[in-house]
Amino acid sequence: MPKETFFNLPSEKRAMIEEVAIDEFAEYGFDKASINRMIDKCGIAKGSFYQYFNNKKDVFLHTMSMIGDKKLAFMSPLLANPEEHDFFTLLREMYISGLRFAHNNPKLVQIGNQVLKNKDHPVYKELLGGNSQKSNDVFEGLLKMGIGRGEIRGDIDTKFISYIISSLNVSTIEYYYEKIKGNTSDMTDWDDDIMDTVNLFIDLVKHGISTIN
Amino acid sequence: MPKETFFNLPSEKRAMIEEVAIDEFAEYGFDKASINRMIDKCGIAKGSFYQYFNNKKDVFLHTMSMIGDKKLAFMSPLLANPEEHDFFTLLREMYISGLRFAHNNPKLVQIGNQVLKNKDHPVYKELLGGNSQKSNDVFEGLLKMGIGRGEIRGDIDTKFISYIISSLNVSTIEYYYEKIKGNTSDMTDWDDDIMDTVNLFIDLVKHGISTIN
Amino acid sequence: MPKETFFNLPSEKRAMIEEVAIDEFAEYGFDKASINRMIDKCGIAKGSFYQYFNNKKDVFLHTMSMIGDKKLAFMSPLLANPEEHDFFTLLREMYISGLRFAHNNPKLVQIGNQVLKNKDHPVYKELLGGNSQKSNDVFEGLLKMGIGRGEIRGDIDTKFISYIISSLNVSTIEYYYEKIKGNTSDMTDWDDDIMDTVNLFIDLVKHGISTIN
Amino acid sequence: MPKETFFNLPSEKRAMIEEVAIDEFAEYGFDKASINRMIDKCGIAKGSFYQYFNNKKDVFLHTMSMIGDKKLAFMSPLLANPEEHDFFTLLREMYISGLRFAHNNPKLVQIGNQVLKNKDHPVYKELLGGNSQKSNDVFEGLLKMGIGRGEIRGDIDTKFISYIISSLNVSTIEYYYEKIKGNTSDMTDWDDDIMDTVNLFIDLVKHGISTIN
DNA sequence: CATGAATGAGCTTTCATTCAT
DNA sequence: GATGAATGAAAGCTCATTCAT
Repeated sequence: MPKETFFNLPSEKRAMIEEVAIDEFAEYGFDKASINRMIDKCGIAKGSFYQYFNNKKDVFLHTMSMIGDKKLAFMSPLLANPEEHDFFTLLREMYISGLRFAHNNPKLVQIGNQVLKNKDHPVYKELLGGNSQKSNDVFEGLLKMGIGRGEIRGDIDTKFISYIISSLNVSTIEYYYEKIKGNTSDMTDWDDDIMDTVNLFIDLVKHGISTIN
Repeated sequence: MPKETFFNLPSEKRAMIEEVAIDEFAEYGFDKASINRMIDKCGIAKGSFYQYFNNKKDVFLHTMSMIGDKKLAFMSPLLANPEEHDFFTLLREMYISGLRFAHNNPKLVQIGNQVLKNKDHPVYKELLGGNSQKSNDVFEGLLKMGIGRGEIRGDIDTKFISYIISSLNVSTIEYYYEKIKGNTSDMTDWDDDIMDTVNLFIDLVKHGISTIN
Repeated sequence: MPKETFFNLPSEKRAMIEEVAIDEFAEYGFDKASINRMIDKCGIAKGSFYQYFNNKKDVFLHTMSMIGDKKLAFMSPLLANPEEHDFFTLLREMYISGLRFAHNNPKLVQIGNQVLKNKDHPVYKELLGGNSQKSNDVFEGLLKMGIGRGEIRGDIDTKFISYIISSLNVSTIEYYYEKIKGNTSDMTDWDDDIMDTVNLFIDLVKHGISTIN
Repeated sequence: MPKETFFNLPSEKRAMIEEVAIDEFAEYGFDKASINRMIDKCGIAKGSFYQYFNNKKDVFLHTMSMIGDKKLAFMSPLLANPEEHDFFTLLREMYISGLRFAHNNPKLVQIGNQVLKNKDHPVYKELLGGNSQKSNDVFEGLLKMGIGRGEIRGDIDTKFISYIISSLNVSTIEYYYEKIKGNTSDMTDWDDDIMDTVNLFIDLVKHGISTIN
């Protein structure tokens, strides 16, 4: 956790530092991110940096937590009343929201993805313990709720299914990312494409795990 | 490519070096892998190392190529006569083989996966150009063959589907990895588990893309 | 250019580092100069060195620029009012000043000479572009001024003559160097010797290119 | 000196190795010349190389001695009967021969020049002691002979004058080298140019040191 | 006389972190 | 709360030379 000094900073300065950290981690990942580069971009002294944060890991964890907050804020309307929709509707909305969030916050997603991919990294491990398994957990919670309501078969391995659903989410985002790179053209088409794909997957999953066949 | 010197080495020594390289890359990935550590583990002089390999990339590429060879040898019986089986049978067999290979060669798979996940890395890019996109390509080839034979719907985005199938393959392997870690217990159960899961997925995919609904 | 850090250093320390750099480059030239040796002589940490300079080239260029400054300060009275003297007087004064400078700053001249001699070296090329061709250029400028004033024949190849004059300058300095090495004796003799020789050469050149025969 | 084994080699092989050494030293100079590169170019084993030569210096010294021999063979007709011509005629012929030799053996001259320029280098120092001061010595001998015959003033510093004459020779060659680079055009013009320049210098020198004014 | 693997000191450069002011 | 100089371990890589076969 950042030190008190960091939170005592004028909020503009704090925001600037956070933004620089986001840029750095998005471009280089944790290992290759350079604190020297960050303080240069920030225009602050190295000593100051270490009066805000304990070490590199500290900045990173703070950055990750910000990302989590932002994503949660983005997704929370969806998850506010999960009982209002059936599992598959929710799932569909979450995929779409995820894609939209990625579209609007590419850097944040980039950082997040690196975490999901490097689960063996000491720093990343630390995160997975407390923080970022969230995604899986949310899906698993929804799955169980669906089972409870009788929408979903009770004999499935919820851990595995939620893992897969989560992975597919990431894969789908990545696939569209690469497709889009350099493609600044029509966003309406893009949206349509997404919808089709998402619908396809919802159908797939529905067929596999719903009680209604 | 390693230098001649390397291939002239007594095969025991060569194997030892290769094994050390595999361990190192599996544990640290390309960037964090340390040549100093490797030569310490090997008990050879730094100069010797650089008489075997041109540079770090060289060792890494050699290691990757060994992995490719091993995997190919493992999978080739499957792909020898692809026309003998329908797409979904083949897919099933490939998933199973992949899981078995991963089970028998955990470190190799770990290295391989890092490649698949870090497509932006210069060294990994080099690989993807000539070599490692194979996985996607193989799936796409099979998909097209299936379409040709009328087993699979002709209106699917083969690139995307093969990307997803490939990702699912990796995710599945990873999932079981984490589950198994430290769990040296009954392998029969594990095998059964795999079969069930794979069958489930084949069904999912079949429902989504086969012509028979 | 050295980093700010370097110029913030207490001037004693800065001077000490500059002196060590001069010694090193004078003794070994750019390629063989060792940063390890420099920091050992300085008694500073390797990291510190790289907080003062960006790289080896940086120290070298800074050293060269110091030499340029010193030489300019030494020579500038001469070149302040070139129109007050005729070409041959100027030339005579410059030879003498050059010899005096060399006599007072042997190491600096040594470094400078290596540059003039290694025009093919990448680092030296960089210098020649902006900085060190000066010597030739100055002579060529003076030659052209002399031609304009009718002191010098208009049909000479100014480029070649200035090249030769420049080379002779260097050769003369070198010759006296070797003669003097270890010879700490009478400097009056030495001065007389110089005068005679310089006068001889001025006569030679005068005969070759002046309009008055 | 190369070992006996080198001279026992079939002369073709020996010549090939010598040629490779010339190429290497011409391109890189002594310090940057790489024995690894040489044996690669030669296609011989590293061990063999060290059975022909004691070390890097050994190859270099042998190469230099070959150059000396070649140059001597080229110049010797000139110096065979020095008493037949007056000093200035001889000097003129030597300048011209020097330029021709340089024109025909650019690599050899390149190596030779590096030596003349780096008199401080340990290896080069070794040479200057026994071998390569030749050039100066020859000129000094001729000067003294000229003085003896009454062609040249007796009050000149023969050491210095011969040093200067020698330097001018090198400078002239260099100047034309750079001028010619990439200029594959008419060689007749080039020859004429040389003659003019050489004649100019002979005149200069004659005016300066001859007894006839 | 040929071979080529082994060696290790040396190189330049990067980096997170500390600490006195 | 701000500053920035100091630190040194670690990185990848090169090279002339030796020596057992």
